Amino acid sequence: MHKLNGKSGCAVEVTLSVMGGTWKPIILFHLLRGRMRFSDLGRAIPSVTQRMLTLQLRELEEAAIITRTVYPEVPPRVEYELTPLGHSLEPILVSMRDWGLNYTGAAPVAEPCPLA
Amino acid sequence: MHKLNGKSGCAVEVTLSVMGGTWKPIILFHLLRGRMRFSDLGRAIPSVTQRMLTLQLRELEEAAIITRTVYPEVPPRVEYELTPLGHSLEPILVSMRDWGLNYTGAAPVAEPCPLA
DNA sequence: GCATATACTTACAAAAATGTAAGTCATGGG
DNA sequence: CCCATGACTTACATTTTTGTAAGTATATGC
Repeated sequence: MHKLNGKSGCAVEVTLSVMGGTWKPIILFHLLRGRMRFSDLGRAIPSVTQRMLTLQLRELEEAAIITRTVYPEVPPRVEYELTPLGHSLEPILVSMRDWGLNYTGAAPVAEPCPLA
Repeated sequence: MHKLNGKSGCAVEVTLSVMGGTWKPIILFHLLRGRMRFSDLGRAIPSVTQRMLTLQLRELEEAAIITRTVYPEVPPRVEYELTPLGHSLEPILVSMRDWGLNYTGAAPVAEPCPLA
């Protein structure tokens, strides 16, 4: 045997299944400040590609963490916004930001990112 | 162009670079309760393989999030423990657990995992 | 009537993560 | 002598994730 036992799945794993991965926490963190359109998110997260952004947004939408609103204009406009469930992730996202700020030296001051 | 712009790296990304991924948050969460040996962690996280557990523990050690102590016995015994830096991740891990508990219905009651 | 803008989608390719299974090491016990 | 134990390591295969680049749609302005 190489797995060490049978099954479980603790609460942390549940959370990770919803907001885990490379992009989701970052996307959600930016959305804490309010609705954003696709291109805004892309600009806020320079390292993400269109494809990844689309894929991750779709998954978050399926999980009911965000909503997607299409405005039937030309050129199209699509806005993404946290649902209440999505907003309930705020404590996690904020503590992640705080830890990162501390780790990089700074006191939890203002905006390298949304939210001072 | 397919990336949407140039560069950044916000505080959340920094945190993810240290404790992101499928296994690290779970490992760290279990270690919140105190030192554990390799086989204990394996039992606590049934879905992880020996190989993944070793790899992730090594990375956490390199990041100075945990310490690794080898007791020169036969058969060998190795214990892992959070450093102070590792302990500083507690707020993140605890809020992740809380969210998972809520999401799965329960009120934040007792131990599906370490920490009630 | 042609380019422009936005928010994608699609096909293909490369890279990264993870799994599987076997082997290693040292010693005490039978 | 042989086996068991605990914590690995190694080689290889598979799966999953991510990237690249091109294509789509449609109304508007030039």
